[in-house]
Amino acid sequence: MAGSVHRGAGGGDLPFTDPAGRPTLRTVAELAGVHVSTASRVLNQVSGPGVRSASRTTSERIRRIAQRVGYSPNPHATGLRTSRSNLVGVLVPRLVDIVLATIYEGIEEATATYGFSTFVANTGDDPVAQRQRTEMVLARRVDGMIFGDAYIDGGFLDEIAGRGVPFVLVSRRAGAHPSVTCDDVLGGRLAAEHLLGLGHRRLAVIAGEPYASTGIDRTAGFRAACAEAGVEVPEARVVHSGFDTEGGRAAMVEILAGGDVPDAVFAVNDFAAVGAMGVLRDAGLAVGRDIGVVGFNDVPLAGSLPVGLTTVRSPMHEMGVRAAHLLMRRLRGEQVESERLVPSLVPRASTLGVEVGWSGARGVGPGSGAGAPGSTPDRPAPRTPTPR
Amino acid sequence: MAGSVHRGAGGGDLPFTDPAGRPTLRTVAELAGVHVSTASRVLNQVSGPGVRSASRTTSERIRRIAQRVGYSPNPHATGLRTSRSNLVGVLVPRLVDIVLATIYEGIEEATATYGFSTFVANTGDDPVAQRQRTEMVLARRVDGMIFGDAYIDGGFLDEIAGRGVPFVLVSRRAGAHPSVTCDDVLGGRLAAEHLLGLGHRRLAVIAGEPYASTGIDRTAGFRAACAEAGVEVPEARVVHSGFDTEGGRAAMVEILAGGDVPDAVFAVNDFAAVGAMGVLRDAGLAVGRDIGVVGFNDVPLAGSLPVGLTTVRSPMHEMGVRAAHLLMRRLRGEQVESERLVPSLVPRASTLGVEVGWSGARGVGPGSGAGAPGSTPDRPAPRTPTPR
DNA sequence: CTGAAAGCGCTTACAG
DNA sequence: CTGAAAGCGCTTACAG
Repeated sequence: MAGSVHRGAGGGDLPFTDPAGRPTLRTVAELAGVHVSTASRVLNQVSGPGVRSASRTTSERIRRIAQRVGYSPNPHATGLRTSRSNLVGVLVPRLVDIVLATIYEGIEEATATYGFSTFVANTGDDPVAQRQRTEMVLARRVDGMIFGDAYIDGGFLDEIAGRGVPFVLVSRRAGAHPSVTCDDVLGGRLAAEHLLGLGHRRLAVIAGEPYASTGIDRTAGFRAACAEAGVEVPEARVVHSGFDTEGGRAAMVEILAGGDVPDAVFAVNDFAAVGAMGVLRDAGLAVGRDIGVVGFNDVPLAGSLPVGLTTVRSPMHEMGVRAAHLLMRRLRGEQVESERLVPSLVPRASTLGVEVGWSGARGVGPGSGAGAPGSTPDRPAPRTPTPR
Repeated sequence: MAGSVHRGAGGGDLPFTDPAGRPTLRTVAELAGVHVSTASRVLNQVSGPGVRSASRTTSERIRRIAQRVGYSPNPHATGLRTSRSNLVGVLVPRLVDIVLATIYEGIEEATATYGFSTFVANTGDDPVAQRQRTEMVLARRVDGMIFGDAYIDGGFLDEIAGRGVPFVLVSRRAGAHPSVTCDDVLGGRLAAEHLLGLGHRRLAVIAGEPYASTGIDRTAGFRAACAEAGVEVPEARVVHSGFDTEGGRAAMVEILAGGDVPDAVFAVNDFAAVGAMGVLRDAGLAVGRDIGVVGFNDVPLAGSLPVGLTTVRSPMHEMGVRAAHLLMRRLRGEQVESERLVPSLVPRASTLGVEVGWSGARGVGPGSGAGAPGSTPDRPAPRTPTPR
């Protein structure tokens, strides 16, 4: 079967194919009447004007034949010979998290333009899985790695760096390792300034996992901006959480259990915000009227929710693309610098209709009304606008 | 650097490492004082009781040393020699669709138990990308493929099958190619029976892409159950759509534009349902009170929405796992059969509070109340319960 | 029970 | 401009 199914586009059985019937370099060379080394040189030639690895006619013949038989080099042979695989390993907490999936799409897209393929693995933010999956990926002889699941302390990453594996981080930073992140401190500030501007003073934070720089920095930025405005966010109203809806639910329950209902909540992740909204609904609080909620990332769904979610948009796809480019530069041996991309606030109904010291913030910032197709129309004007 | 960073766990530089300083089979053999062929035989030996490829003491010594130096076989060398890569290629429409991401997690998890790694690629359901990504994956010499983006006509897949590439389908079926799907016809029926049982008669369907068996079968099952109950679903109220929130929005707008407001809508995908809910909200219709909405898949978010979404749960993760097992069996040369997994209805607030001929459906089916942590509490009893 | 050889499909100095 | 050789790290009959 193998010998009969894989044929060149030219039809007919080919000489010197591999066991699966695919054409090899030898197939091309033989058909062109040249030595395989000549075929190799021609096919790998950087198409510069000055350099030539064979006469024009020979080169053209080889290329034509390669094309006709559908030659594609065996990556195992190439990899064995060159000890380069054109493979990168990507570790993420979970691909079902749309934030990471979007980042990964950017990585995949950008690495493909360099002729690289990617292995992705989920680690669930579990240190044991991180080690195990990293070893598995390394055993595949990837040329480099991108970690989307860094712990802020970075002990494991130091170790990997010590073994000489080139890598970059994405989404989360750790130590001095090169990373591409959102400016999370700024993002937290944007959320705080928005809520403060609307007159909120009793604020709570659903802060994410304590080991992730995203949650840490967003929370820090939020609290810093509050402090500058003379507003304190007490420890009891800053609770850690998973980044998913369930995490948001649990955190919101804990905050409400404090007995002390905030007038607005900042969740460092949209899905956590959705979970929080569910709890608030069950508690009889109308989000966007009785209480404000701000999320982070601006996932596509945020604007389509029954109550549109005000959120801080982070350039997820772009982060993935940039991380891929950064890794490619590292693989070329260049010295690289970390990059921090700028977030922006997207105001929607979950904060714009709340009846606390409203200050005309409506329409402020990008995306407020004319935003994405999924954006939420503004609510009717709140009843008691009280300009600052 | 290379020579100094990669060392065995035993410390010290190793002899006969690869260019990156990793131990090779030769490293192990040399250290054990045997020929590399002996080391290879021992390390690859299926640990059966009868068969031995070396004396006990020799075997143990080789294994101990391999372990100590952290030997892992070079997959390029193994692949070149055996023409097997232990790699599978996975094509999906989009990994940012949590449905596909969940399926992929199942695939990845299950293939890993066989020592396989996976390449995933997004095709965006674009036929050109499908071809291009398939060729790219095949050029990596995968042993088999899993397609999550099959078109119902399956022309492209027939071609791939004709080239002798072993593959299975997941999520969507096509032609006679082996597939693991949800019983989508049954799922559509469950949705219809639920709505009919609640007294709904003016039904609409957001049917998904016309080339995807998921949407086709769910719609067919829905309409068949309606027909059997003597309820007609006119063509004008069955509209195709993308599977995302934006697709659901567009479809709902189109349905409403018909001038003829349904009393319930079945969307073949939860995210499309969320998009539809957004449009209904904007149109001043209260979902779960003025109009019923049913989705499909039961993504984690469904139960956390401000109005909990009634939906048909499909075993997404399980589908991925089964598809992986099915492919592995194909790779062993076994004859395989398609599998169809059973869906179940999860009633929530988006249908349980609607004021049309209510029939005591509350509490029917699994997951109605005691469901996931994210499930939505039932609404207060509707005002005019009218048993069938 | 173990070794020696051949060869998988490439690339890369090195000759000529 | 082109060929010939060596070798990447394995596995697998084949001897002995």
